Amino acid sequence: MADEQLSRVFAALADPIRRDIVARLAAGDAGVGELAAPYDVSVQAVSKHLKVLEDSGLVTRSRDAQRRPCHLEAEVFDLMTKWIERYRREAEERFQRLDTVLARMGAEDDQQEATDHNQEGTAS
Amino acid sequence: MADEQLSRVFAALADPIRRDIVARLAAGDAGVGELAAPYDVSVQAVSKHLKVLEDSGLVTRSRDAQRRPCHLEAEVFDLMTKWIERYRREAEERFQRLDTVLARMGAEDDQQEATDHNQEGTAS
DNA sequence: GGTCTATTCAACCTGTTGGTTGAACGAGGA
DNA sequence: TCCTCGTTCAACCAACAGGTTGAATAGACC
Repeated sequence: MADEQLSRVFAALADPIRRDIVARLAAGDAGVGELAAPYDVSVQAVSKHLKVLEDSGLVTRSRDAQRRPCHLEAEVFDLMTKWIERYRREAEERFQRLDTVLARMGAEDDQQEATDHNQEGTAS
Repeated sequence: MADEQLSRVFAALADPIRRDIVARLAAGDAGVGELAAPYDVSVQAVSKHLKVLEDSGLVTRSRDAQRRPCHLEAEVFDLMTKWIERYRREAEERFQRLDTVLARMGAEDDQQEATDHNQEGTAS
């Protein structure tokens, strides 16, 4: 399922070190050693982080002698943004509908007070 | 720091049940019981999930008698999309620059290498 | 071959997560 | 008052995540 990858991508980005690594890879490919340098954790720990990022599909790696350069696969971002945008849009549409209903109710209240019109059923 | 909340939001959405809950809240507010019904986990487990979503800022809750209706705060999505878009854009610009460089290199190759090679894309 | 560098594997420790059950709380309804 | 409903709290548990250290692998250089 794509749901599975979505979970892995969100989980991968939930860690600040991994987000930082992604940010740095956006500026250019790099090896494990280079990526590990800025942090005060061991190289092995960073290697684990990179494995998580790789399993999520966010980074791919190639061989260059004994180096394993890491490359950011930015298209994977689309998985998230599509999910997010879908529900954000849905929530906003609902919000606007609610706004419209409230506005109409307000307007009808005004009319009712002014002209004493008739009843207002109002759906659920 | 905002970094802290970013971690919490990504972590919150890394769980499929929590993503599903968010999806359902996008369609309208609901109480814990309603939200728990579709899953075969206990109500207490769902209550914990909601606490995670609440701590991330994605969900707020009010009181209505003994109910605690949950409401989706869709603006929090912006935190993520801003982060994502920033680095996606950065990666894409780099990709385009690389494309340009490669195209130019190809053209210069065709013309025989009359010039030296000084740049290797090692930005700080 | 020996050695240096870059990276991974394996074992281990600790704190967190996601789940369980059972009890408690808070507000309506009989 | 007592009862029920919706929700949370507390204790517990298995699994996982993020970190460590030490040993192993794989190329490059002498």
